[in-house]
Amino acid sequence: MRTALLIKNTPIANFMEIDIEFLHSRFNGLFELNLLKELAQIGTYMEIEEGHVLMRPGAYIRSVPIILSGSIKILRSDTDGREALLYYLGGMDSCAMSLTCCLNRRKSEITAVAEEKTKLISVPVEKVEEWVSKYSSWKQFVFATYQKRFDDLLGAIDQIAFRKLDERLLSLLQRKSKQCGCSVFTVTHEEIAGELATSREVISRLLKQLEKLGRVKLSRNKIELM
Amino acid sequence: MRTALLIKNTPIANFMEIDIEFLHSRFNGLFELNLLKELAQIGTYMEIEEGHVLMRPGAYIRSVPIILSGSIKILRSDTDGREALLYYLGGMDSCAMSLTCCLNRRKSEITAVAEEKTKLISVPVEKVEEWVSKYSSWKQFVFATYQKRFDDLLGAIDQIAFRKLDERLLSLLQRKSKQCGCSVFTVTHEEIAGELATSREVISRLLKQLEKLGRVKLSRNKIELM
DNA sequence: GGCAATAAGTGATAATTATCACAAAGCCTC
DNA sequence: GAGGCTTTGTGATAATTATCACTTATTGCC
Repeated sequence: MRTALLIKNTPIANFMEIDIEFLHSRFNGLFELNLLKELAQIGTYMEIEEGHVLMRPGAYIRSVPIILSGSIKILRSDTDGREALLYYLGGMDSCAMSLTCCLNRRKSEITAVAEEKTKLISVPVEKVEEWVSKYSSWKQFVFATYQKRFDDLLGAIDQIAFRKLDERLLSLLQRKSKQCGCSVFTVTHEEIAGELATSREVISRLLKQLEKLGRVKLSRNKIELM
Repeated sequence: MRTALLIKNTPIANFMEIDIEFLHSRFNGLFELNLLKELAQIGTYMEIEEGHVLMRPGAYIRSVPIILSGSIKILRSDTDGREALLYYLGGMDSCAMSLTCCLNRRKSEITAVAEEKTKLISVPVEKVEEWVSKYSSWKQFVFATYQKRFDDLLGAIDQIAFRKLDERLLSLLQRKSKQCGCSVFTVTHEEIAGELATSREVISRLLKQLEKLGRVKLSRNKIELM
């Protein structure tokens, strides 16, 4: 038994009217016009604060998010509180877990946390299915989503099954650095330990090792990747 | 670097005409009549011998299999020859990797091996996509397939990330026993090691441990689960 | 500044898994 | 029934990861 994920209960902020022009600029070429109109009418625009937990194992999912900007971290949780990072969702991504859950009225089996401030459109479950038949571009989008998440999961399995912790740590740091677009980012050893399904001490030691090798620079709540 | 998967190059046997009556009995209620007709006309019936490798990383996939009976083992392979079991395909299952690969004209990223003599229908890629729009029951089938494989992958991640080897070994044995429908099955320690992404010695030792605990009975090429 | 809370560092030690190097056993073929 | 191949057993040892029990920063706040 270990400490569960730190949860900030920041409320979801800023429900907004969706502007069709705005959508058009974002989904230019991806979705057909009629679909964009429906999206604007039916979808809910949201801004999620960093650290907010969007989804939790056991919760029912009634909508599928499409991320406009920012990023969402998807974790798998064990029964006794351990966790493992599955993948990140970024711009124009959607979540396959939501899709499968929605389309089958099932409970979530994963945890979703905003890594940074994130803007998204939330589409209610009924429409997700309806649009698959109605709009070819939506069908393509859904299939592409499944495929991307499938790839992501295979990537996660590669890491977990075949790589040692120090390699996994390094590639996690690289991913985080890429995600935030800069070499310094805010993170605690504890949080990393959670994402790599190990304990804080182990991560602290491995980080120290990396620091000695000149690969990173450490300070409280921060890691700089060299 | 370790020994790669043993490959038997048994040719695929028994291409046969597909009988619509036969299909009807198998897919009763699952597919609509017109789809069954197309399946009979366009699909290829195959019988795969045990040990035959259906798919290999890097190969292009031009058809999606639907398993009628038997079972197919899906493995993820590392660049340096290590492997990990992802899941089994059984009756009426299809393979999401084939789906994603087909729909995106991509190379396989997994290995598929027949665990036992397996009967399947192979559907060419063009039809897979066409039918998604044409037949609602096919669309449902494709989505259900994605969802099942997604669940399977999450299950694989649970095992690999959160369970110790001895537990993973035991649940693998249980799965194998279930798969073949009896408590004794044919397998080498080497093969198990491959599926659990570890080495043969480790498996031999863990099996001996299980034998001492009275959980299994070991003999050459065979394991009996108590 | 002093205090509390959180984060990070670290020694000691154990558990788990990996590797190497053989030996022994089982099975097939001639 | 004697080799030869494959499979399994096992000791020795190393590497990796996990745990426990602290100590030592660092930060925010009163």
